[in-house]
Amino acid sequence: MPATSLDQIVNLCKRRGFIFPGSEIYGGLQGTYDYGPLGVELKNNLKRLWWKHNVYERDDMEGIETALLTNRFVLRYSGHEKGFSDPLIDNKITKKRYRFDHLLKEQTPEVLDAIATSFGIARSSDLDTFVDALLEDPAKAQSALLASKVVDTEGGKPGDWTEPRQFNLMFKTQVGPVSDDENFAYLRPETAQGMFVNFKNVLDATSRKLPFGIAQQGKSFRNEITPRNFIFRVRELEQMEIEYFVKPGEDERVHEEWIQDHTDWWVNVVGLDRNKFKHFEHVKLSHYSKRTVDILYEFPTLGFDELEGIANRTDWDLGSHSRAQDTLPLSDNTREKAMKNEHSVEKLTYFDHETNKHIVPFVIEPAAGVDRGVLAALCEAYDEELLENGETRIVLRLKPALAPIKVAVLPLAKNKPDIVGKAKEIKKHLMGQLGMRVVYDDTAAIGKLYRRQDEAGTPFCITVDYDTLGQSRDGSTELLDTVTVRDRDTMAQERIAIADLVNYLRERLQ
RNA sequence: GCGGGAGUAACUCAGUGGUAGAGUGUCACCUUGCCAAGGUGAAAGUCGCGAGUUCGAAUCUCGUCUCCCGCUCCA
Repeated sequence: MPATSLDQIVNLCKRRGFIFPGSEIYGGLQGTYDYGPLGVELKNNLKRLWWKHNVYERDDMEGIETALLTNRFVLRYSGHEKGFSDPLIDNKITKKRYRFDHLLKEQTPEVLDAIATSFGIARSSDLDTFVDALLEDPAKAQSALLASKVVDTEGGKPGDWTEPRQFNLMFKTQVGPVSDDENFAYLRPETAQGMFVNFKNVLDATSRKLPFGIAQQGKSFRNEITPRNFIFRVRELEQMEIEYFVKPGEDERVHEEWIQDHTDWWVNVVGLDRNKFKHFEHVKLSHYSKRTVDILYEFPTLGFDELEGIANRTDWDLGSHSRAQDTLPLSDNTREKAMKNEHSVEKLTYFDHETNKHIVPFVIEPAAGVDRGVLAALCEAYDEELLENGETRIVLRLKPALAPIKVAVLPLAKNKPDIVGKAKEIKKHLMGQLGMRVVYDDTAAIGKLYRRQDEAGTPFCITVDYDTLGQSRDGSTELLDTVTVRDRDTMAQERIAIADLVNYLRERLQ
């Protein structure tokens, strides 16, 4: 039986050491989690598989790792400083919360005029500008709203409004010894900007031709209003992102290719069930996007939710971060909406030798959440199996490549020094030959040791017994230097010669 | 941030004003002939935190933090 609720996963994670709440002994810190001994292995495995698929197995990809602390101008011109915050307001009567700009959009022109008059400004035809002006003085805006009888859009109830407030989702931090308003940097809200800012560096250092991509894995930070659902929505998260640069015009076809390729990766490599996937086509697009498709996975409790988003970011980012924008061949949307860049010292263009022209590449961005991937892998692998004896066995049926521990070597009896010695010797040998995580455990009876490894998702358990030492009951030495190998999923055992172990395991752990 | 629910051992939970509990797990020793075996023993709790009421608070009151559900948000 698969997991029916997230709680089952949360409990297993805590009990077995996959994931713990952050800063737990001081009461925790909302939206942060720590990865434990098994969790860090699982997460690293997932990241390694992603890197292998997207960087090593392609001939058009470079990997980078950029700083988490980010110059504020990067986030200004990317549009985050303005767009990555939401103005919110609460109705104290109905207890509903609204996006301030959405609320105003619902009001009649007469009401808006009344607000403007009461606030003491002329109403701008551009709602965003009007909203910005009101947010300058929240207290005054609150009075203006109350005076002009702004109604709650749901049911037309009267509003008793709080002050509208900006919730900026980016973390600021002080840089250098002097603390003042100008001396700060942002913790990056996405890894993506690191790739755009380094576009020229990578291009110059590698002599890449379009199309090519830049890949990065790493932490990002978002001051979510409501972190929720275990590691699904957190304030400190890890991303695996690609910015894939193409000639304008090729973007739509390539976009489609990435959607297929990455959906297949989650299914074939991570082992998620294809029937639990959906693609979600964004209707409302963000300022930079031409088209965005989310890859949704069906989590227990949560239902279908985003595992990865694949966006066509057009030439927005390179265009926005470029100096001398007037001289660039930008798309209409970017030329119209991008902020005039007065700080960048670089032209982010690509010289096309075929046409002898500078172009600004379009970008396809597959952006996946590492933590969400770990969660999905755990949910998919979790199985409560009812055994014939009526007991329940919890087993994590992880793909061997993802499993935190690949092999456990166990002595049938821990009070027989020969058996223990042989088991430890085999453990050391396998570790050396396979270069993977192999453990030795003798702290319980053999049955319990098996169950423990089942919960950790260890694909194979090797047991050293009397036969291994040539001490079979019938006096034969036929099984000398052989061990049993137990399969996690079937619980079936096979007798294998120690000499054949490395090859046997290597074949099955790919 | 608002509304609802919750927080007691590592996990699951009992305990409604009078000595802090159970099962599982963990550890040690004994035992061990393959699927959470048995025996003996042990460790482990600021009862989320802080105030208040009371002779006395896990229990009542207030505040606060964290988690779950809903609202909001999710480029």
